[in-house]
Amino acid sequence: MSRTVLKALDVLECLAFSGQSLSAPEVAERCGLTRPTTYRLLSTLAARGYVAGGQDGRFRLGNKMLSLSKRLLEYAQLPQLARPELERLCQFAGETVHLGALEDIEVLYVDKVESLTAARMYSIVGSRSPLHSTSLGKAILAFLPDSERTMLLERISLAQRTPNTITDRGRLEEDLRVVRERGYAIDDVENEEGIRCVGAPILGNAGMPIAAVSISGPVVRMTASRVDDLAPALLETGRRISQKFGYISPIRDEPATAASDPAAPTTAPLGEP
Amino acid sequence: MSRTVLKALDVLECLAFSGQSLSAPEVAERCGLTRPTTYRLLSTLAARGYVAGGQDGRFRLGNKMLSLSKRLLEYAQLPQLARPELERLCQFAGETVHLGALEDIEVLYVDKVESLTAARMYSIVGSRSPLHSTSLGKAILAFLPDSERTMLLERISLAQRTPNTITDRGRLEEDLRVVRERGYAIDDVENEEGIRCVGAPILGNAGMPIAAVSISGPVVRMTASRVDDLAPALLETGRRISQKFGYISPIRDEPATAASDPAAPTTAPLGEP
DNA sequence: ACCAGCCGTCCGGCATCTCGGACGTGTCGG
DNA sequence: CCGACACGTCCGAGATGCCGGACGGCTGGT
Repeated sequence: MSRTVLKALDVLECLAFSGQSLSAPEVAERCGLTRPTTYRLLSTLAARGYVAGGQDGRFRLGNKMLSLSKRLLEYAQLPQLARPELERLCQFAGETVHLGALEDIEVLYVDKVESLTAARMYSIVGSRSPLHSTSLGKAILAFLPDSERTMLLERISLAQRTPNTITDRGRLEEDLRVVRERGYAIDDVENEEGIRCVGAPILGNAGMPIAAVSISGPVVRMTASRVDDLAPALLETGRRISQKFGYISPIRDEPATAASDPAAPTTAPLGEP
Repeated sequence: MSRTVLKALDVLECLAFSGQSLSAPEVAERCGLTRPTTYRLLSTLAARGYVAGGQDGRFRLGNKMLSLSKRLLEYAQLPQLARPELERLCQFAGETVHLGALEDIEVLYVDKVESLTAARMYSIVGSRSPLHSTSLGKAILAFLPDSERTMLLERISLAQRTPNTITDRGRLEEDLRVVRERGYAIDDVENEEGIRCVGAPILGNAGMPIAAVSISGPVVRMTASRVDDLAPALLETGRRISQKFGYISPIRDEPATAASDPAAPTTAPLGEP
């Protein structure tokens, strides 16, 4: 469509695939562009940080590319990084543990670990649930930036799933305020009859919630008091997974410093902090 | 400079920072663009995979962004991922181990591990050496795609560093052919008097060499036969580090499948395969 | 020292893209 | 059922960026 933009993307890809720094004439030759056009596009891309121009007149890909795809990276790594923590939490709690990520206006179930002792629930990995009626959804919603949360709340319907579902916008916002202070969200039989959940957010490098963990169980076992008892371990699990995404954070837009090893084995026991 | 490209970048950043899928009008509103322009830019970016457009008319960042910054990612993660393997190799070989990456037309020393028993060499991390006279450089050169290697060979000078340095383009290309078959490169006192080295490549997701490992030592200990004895462990180290970059490989341009856990502890002893 | 070749930049003619506006369509609400 | 709104698309006027060409400045070779 827009031929100018296509050329700019050509330049970007040319630099990315070469992997090396290229001089402007080299870029021009590889992309089949004239020199003036190449200089204009390179300086435009450089002004935004998409390419980094050395003073020696050579250009390489800029770190802006990385910071833009941070979110994609987190999403791609989420299941692998979260798995062991989910299993530990499940073993500790003896209840089903879910991992959910925000997708559009719903929460997408990304992973699930079921306790051996708990009755098996049907598989819901890959399915979606509303944001306003689940602990996963509320945990994510609560920690979104105000603007994002507002835009999302505008678009969701607050449908009644059970008698306990919060269907009033004001009451939901009040609940989210409590979640922010408390650190975790409670689904008090608001999404499914007979099921009570606790959820805690997983925060990415920029403090943005990229997902959430939850513990779910039948009301007969998941009493209100047990929910609060499980909360500290749940929060600890959320923090642990969040930390695993910390190693991307030092990559800002230019300086690259050392980072903690994300693969370092942490075998400390779960429990009260 | 190029106002059209700047707008396209605005759209890209808007989608990246929102993290969520946005409808075209939302993008238009956030970026302050008119609807027709927004549609054109979005479809242009979508045609190249920079944004992924759902059939529901919503757009999110495409995986092309990730595949473009793969190289940057690898480079950022290289030191952390390679460290433990370098240390094991150093302990096994009892000689100095280097990690080097291609930067422009030279090899950049990224990390170094020195044996306790070996005499300390001056610190060279951060410095550069020629490609044609080092085992690191030749290991990288040998496994580059033909076109890249040719372009690089055009630009380097084949300066004589020692009497053994290969200063003839034809002989160098023949040596690189041997390196490709054998799997590792030998610096037979070609870069520094009295120092002999073996180097093996570290291959990234696409089979492109992103760095190399080497074992260096004084000729009195690093005889030609010892070089060959150390080669299997060196190659194994290169393979191990290469594998750590494998988890990015499943991320092609759309399908995202499960990957092997990069953090899995591998404690098998080094040695002959 | 000279010359040659390349690099980076600047200028006119032309093609292309953008803007503003308007149209047909689908959905939601009354 | 109809009206209203928003979405996605299409069109002319105008502006903007692109191509081809040409100019200083530099490096490297002779």
